[in-house]
Amino acid sequence: MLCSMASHGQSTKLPGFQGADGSVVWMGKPRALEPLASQAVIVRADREEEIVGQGEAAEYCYVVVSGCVRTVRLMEDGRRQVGEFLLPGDMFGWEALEEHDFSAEAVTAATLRRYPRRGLELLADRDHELARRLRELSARKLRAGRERMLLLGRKSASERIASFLLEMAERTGAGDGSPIELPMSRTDIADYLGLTIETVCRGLTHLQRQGTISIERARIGIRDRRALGVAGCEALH
Amino acid sequence: MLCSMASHGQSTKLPGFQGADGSVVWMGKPRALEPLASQAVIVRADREEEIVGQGEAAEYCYVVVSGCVRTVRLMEDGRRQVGEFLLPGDMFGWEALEEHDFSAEAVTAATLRRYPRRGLELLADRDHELARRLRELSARKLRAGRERMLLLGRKSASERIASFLLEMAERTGAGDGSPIELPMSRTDIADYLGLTIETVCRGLTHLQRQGTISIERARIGIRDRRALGVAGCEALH
DNA sequence: CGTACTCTTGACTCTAATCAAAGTTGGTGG
DNA sequence: CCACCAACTTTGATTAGAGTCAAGAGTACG
Repeated sequence: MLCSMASHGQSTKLPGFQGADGSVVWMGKPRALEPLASQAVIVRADREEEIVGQGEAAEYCYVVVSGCVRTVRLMEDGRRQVGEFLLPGDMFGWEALEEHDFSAEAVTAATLRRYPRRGLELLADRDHELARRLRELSARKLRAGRERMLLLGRKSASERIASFLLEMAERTGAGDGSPIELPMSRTDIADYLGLTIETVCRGLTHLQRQGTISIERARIGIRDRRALGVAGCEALH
Repeated sequence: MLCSMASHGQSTKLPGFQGADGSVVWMGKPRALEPLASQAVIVRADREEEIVGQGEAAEYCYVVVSGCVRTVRLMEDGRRQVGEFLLPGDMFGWEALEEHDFSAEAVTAATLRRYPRRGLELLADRDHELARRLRELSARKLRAGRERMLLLGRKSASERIASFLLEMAERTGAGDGSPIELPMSRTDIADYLGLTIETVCRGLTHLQRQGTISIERARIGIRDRRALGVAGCEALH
């Protein structure tokens, strides 16, 4: 099971990333829960361990501190759809109703900060700033969701794969220089993109043969950012 | 363009449906905006008219009063993904960030109540109850989004079509007796399900030949609710 | 009554899934 | 340290499901 240990509020170091300029980027998200720090509990999960189960009463919400977490919806016959990959700084579970309608599983060994949802609700009633942040967060998730519907509904296999690499490059802050270190397996990628593992492999290989990326197991280097953008139908901006 | 007329707050009749027992069902949604009634403007849109454009500054949010509205995301090459169909009582646009990341178009001639988003934000700061309702609304949309990702990523064409019919039956309150009156074209359904119009037609025809549904243009009768549930991979509950 | 739609059906194609097998990699224990 | 095993990844051959192209059938409307 999940190994959790009370944090007495003193480990207030928030998760962050090295930005392109070397500064720490907080991503704006976990900040929102700072006022709840005293109610936080640190939770650790081993690789492949379930953190919350589909259909479970939604008592808690989480912030990923380290590692990678996936949200998963399962069908009776075993078909699986990965909803999102959560990286340090990402929150989940606060947007549940009575119960979680997905399960969350550790992709790699992960550390999370767990907050009581009830406390969050109560605090949001008093703290407009927090309430606003939650609304903004919802808006971002909804936007991401619409983007993903376009991907799942209308993009070809190779477009999905290119889009995925661009998304991960963006989120992990990998530039043309440093490669992306993918924490998840090909199976996870396939279930995220609505494809099979073989199609994901072939797509990656194809991009490699084109010279667009380099592959070294879980380490993907972007050699031609522009070509990848075109392959992923990136909107020009 | 959009034809709008100021409502002076006296037309406070809210949109509703006839429930199965004949009572009016408010769906809980437009209620949330009651305190903003004085800032509301009634907007009418003809069939196929754009209500908000993709990329447009998000000044307003809307409640559908009558008719049907679709949200659409478009790719440069014309591929289209319908995000959702909005029926009377449904809200949209409040969950935008700076700008709307989708366009909203009238499927049929429609009437909407338009509210300034700014006013909504300000009111939500003061009114916890409203803020809570907005959070709940977000949670519902996110949940629906995850369900749709499963549909788009993992369900077969016929499963998608069956799921769609069940969804519309549920939302319009059509039982085994009364048929569903679909307001949208086959093209819209295809773009909602990530399929082509031909595949949607064939899928419907197939269900008809099985005796599961009856088709009469836009009027679909459900003859075997159970079979439709199985075809749509309905989770047992 | 004819025109312009939308919807339906048919024939064929092609993308991605399936089935199968051969690399890789990493871990364990001799 | 090396051999073996299990899991994951990659590649290949074949199949099936949905897309594309094309044409016909209904309907609505002027």
